[in-house]
Amino acid sequence: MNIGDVSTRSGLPAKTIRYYEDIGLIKPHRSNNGYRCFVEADLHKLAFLGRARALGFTIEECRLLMALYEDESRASGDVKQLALEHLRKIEAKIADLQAMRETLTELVQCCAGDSRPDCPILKDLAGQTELPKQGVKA
Amino acid sequence: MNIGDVSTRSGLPAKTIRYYEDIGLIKPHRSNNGYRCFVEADLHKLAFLGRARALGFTIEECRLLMALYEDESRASGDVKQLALEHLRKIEAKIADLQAMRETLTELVQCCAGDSRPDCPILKDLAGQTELPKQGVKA
DNA sequence: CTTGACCTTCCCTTGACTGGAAGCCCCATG
DNA sequence: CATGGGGCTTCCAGTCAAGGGAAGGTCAAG
Repeated sequence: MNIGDVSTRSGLPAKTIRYYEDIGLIKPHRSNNGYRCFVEADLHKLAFLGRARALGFTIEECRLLMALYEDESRASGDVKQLALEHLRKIEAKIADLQAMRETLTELVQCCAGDSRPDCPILKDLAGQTELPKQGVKA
Repeated sequence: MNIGDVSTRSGLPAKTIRYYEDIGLIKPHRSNNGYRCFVEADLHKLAFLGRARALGFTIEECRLLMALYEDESRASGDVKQLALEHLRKIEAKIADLQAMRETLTELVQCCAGDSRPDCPILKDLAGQTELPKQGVKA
């Protein structure tokens, strides 16, 4: 299989597949003409990576997950711990974003949004807040 | 005011303040010794930027917001539109993360997390899913 | 005079790719 | 046999919003 086929079948861009080789996540063979030559196992790994990335795992976490996957004597507890840590990070991000959403929603509701210059959103950003609740979140 | 004071008072790292000057968001004067010399207006702008960034606006959005802030004849509708677009993006991100959270939570719940190698999380990532609901999200 | 804190510029690194240029390789058509 | 097009290769640069650190100038205190 050439990279184009693998790209189609895995859903990953060819660029991304080359990048994954660069950073040592996969090691496809080469044909005589220098083309990368993928076997089913490579495709399988790429699919694994694609799914892990879609779940938000970082590349380094993916590397660990792959190592665990290939280690027949792994402890499922190690995998679970990795997944739990990742879950915590995701939940923290969600909380951050929800806080932003709340503040923004309030501000948007307070703004007339017409052709007049008076704007509570800008006032808030400038620190001349008219809303009692709003605080800066570093 | 030197950069250290401004950093303390604005809560932004000195590096960030220099960066903001680099990209033209602020234009502090210089003292004879070459040190940046900030006035209250600069501090004010930096606080504005800090708050806008804390709400997740990109640097370019901040640039627009600052321009609107400084434009006495702005229409609050323009500000509101910017904020609304940003709000949409935040909501989209939250939705993505929530989908990840759901999938991960399920997977974590299915995993015994002990010393045995059998692991539904890895199975799912490998595409040998045991959960009927799980699908790959590009 | 020296020490230490503060400031300057400059360049490199981050994460996870993406874009583009320059140049092979291979197959099919004229 | 030339040529055209698509696919493949490598390498370099850019993204976003800074952060790290080196090399060196400045200033106030002791």
